[in-house]
Amino acid sequence: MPTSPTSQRRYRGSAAAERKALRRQQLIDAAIDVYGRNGYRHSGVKQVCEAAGLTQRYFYESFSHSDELLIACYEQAAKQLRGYMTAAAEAAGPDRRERCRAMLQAYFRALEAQPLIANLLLVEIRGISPEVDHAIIRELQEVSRDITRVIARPDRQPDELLRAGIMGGVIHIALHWMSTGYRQPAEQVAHTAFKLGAAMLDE
Amino acid sequence: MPTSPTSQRRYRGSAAAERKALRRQQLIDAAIDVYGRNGYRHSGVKQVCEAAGLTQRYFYESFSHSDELLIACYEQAAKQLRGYMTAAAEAAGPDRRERCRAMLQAYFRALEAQPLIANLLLVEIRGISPEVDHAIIRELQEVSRDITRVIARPDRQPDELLRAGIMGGVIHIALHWMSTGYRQPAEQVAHTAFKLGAAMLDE
DNA sequence: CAGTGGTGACAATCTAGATTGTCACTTAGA
DNA sequence: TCTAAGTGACAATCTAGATTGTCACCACTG
Repeated sequence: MPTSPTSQRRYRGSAAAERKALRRQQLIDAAIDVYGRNGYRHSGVKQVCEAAGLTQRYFYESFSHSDELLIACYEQAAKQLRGYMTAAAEAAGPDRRERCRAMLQAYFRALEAQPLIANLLLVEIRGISPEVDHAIIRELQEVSRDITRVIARPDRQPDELLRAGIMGGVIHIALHWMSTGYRQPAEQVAHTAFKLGAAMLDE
Repeated sequence: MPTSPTSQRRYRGSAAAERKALRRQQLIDAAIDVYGRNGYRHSGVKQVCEAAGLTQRYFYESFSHSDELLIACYEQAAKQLRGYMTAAAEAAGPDRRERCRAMLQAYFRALEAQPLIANLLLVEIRGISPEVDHAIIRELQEVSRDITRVIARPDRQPDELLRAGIMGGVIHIALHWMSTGYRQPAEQVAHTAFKLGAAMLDE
């Protein structure tokens, strides 16, 4: 009864660990789509697996329950979004106000370009479980850190509560914009959001 | 087989309609406590009924499913909170900035005084169902209307997106404050929130 | 005080979905 | 080719709750 835990045997060209990692990624990609489209709480393990072209057993191979997959989706999508934002800020030159504007534009443009991901990141993710909530908090702390690094005055530590408030405000602007069908152009929305951000820049 | 739908017979001093209304209110009051304490999604019909001192059949007498009860709880609690805020604003005299400050102080003081209700209004309510989401939107529109009536410049209609952003910002400040154990005094938190509100006052 | 509406305790049913399990078929490697 | 790991389809089981139903007792009205 060897049951070697890490079989070295290759299958369809790749090793066990690679195949497993690939399936995990397939599940995440499929789930981002399914969750963004139907909503997390109306999507079952089965549905995600079908969309990924895998059977349910492979779900339990990589995740112990749905929340874990949701968190993985959230972190992947959020990380990508953060990447867009910091890249835009870097490209905007040294002026803090310009960097702030650029970050906000990148944010709203990305949400508009990927409405399913926007829905997942800002709507579906809410109120699932303490673990998921904690992932959100972690992520917002990352954003907060990015902002401090990229925008805030180096000499002054911005008020934590105020920063939380501004981020919440920007998020609600996005939510309102999304729920009314992305009427205004992203640039205009970013401009409105910038008025809130100004409360920090002026600090 | 008369089965008179509105039996006129009195029981323990009150008529059928009164008794039913009383039970409904008992359920709402108990549910605000239970949902605020354990979280909505970890509380069943059974638990609420036990807390209310009623059996489950009376749940189905007044509500067709849990969401309905949750919405009733939310609306009752939110209406009360709005009442505190507008009353404080009225009492603060004619100056718009002072009225805004007063509203925010009333808001944070109420949340601090009733943490279970705060949890229900700001945390537990999120991401339950489209119906509940709609109730939240209705409620925030009411708040928005109150703000416009009580604070905004009568000559100028404030930007809807900006208003949404400010409310979201205030809510997130409250969330952050709550999740870190109500450290700062309510007045100080209100002062921080006021910096966001200023973005509207200056419009 | 007889009879019916109102009540409480509790059991029975229904349902959706997660989680496990079975089995036939494929592929890699000796 | 042979055999065991890897895979896919699908059935079986488990579980937590909501939802309905039953029945014995209480309170009012005539």
